Amino acid sequence: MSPIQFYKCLSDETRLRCLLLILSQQELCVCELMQALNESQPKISRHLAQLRNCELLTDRRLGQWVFYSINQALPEWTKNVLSETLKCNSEFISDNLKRLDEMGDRPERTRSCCA
Amino acid sequence: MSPIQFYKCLSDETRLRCLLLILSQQELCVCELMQALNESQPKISRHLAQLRNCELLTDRRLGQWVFYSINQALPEWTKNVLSETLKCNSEFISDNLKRLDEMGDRPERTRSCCA
DNA sequence: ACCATATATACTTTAAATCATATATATGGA
DNA sequence: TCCATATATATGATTTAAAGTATATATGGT
Repeated sequence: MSPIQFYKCLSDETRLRCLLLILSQQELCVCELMQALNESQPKISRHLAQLRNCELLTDRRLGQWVFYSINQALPEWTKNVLSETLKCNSEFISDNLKRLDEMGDRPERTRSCCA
Repeated sequence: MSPIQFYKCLSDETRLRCLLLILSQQELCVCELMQALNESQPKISRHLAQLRNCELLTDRRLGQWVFYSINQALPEWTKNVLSETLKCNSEFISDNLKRLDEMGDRPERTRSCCA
């Protein structure tokens, strides 16, 4: 993971909000992020695909839904940067979290095999 | 300092190299960064101006030279991100440091009033 | 006052990223 | 099998960022 590739991923508003929301909530699916950010499905999906390709995120399919979470195999320093960013910028995503909480009909998480 | 503005600054290769080199060397002038990165004067100067406008860097003029350093007034989390990045990516700037060391005629630092 | 060096900025062109729209794929249920 | 929901991807248009070249400003020395 080159630092340039990593920071390019963080330099787009949609991607940074998705990353911090996922970090704060463990995992989120596309429709939850659409609601939290109030953005279109293809836009969210495209950015998530990019984060997955760069290996910042991993995904697991659960029925119709695809849940994204932070790739635990990331280098420590990148995980540190992400958590430091979240810790010190909670107001940056507070509106997004509010919209997420207001969302009705959130998809149920089925316990995965190892959790 | 919004996290987006901060990470946009780090997402360009020229700017990230400049920032990490300056962090590792305390302060550097334009001509030293030109040599270290092997890039043109306007290119370096333009990117430094951007980093100064975003308040990541401060500058002091010393005779003909302008020395840039990390703005100590930055929020702690941004300084933490920068030092974590430097600590864990020394190989990213090793070639640049080598070129800097090979540079003859580096401008002399005059002790500033408070140092 | 003149010239050399160092740095900054303006202008134009080029390249890269992002977006909206349309469409394709996958899953689950009737 | 057919339809609804969730997600992914392709395409073309637009916006944004970066680069090169030329020029301007500032300092120091003769």
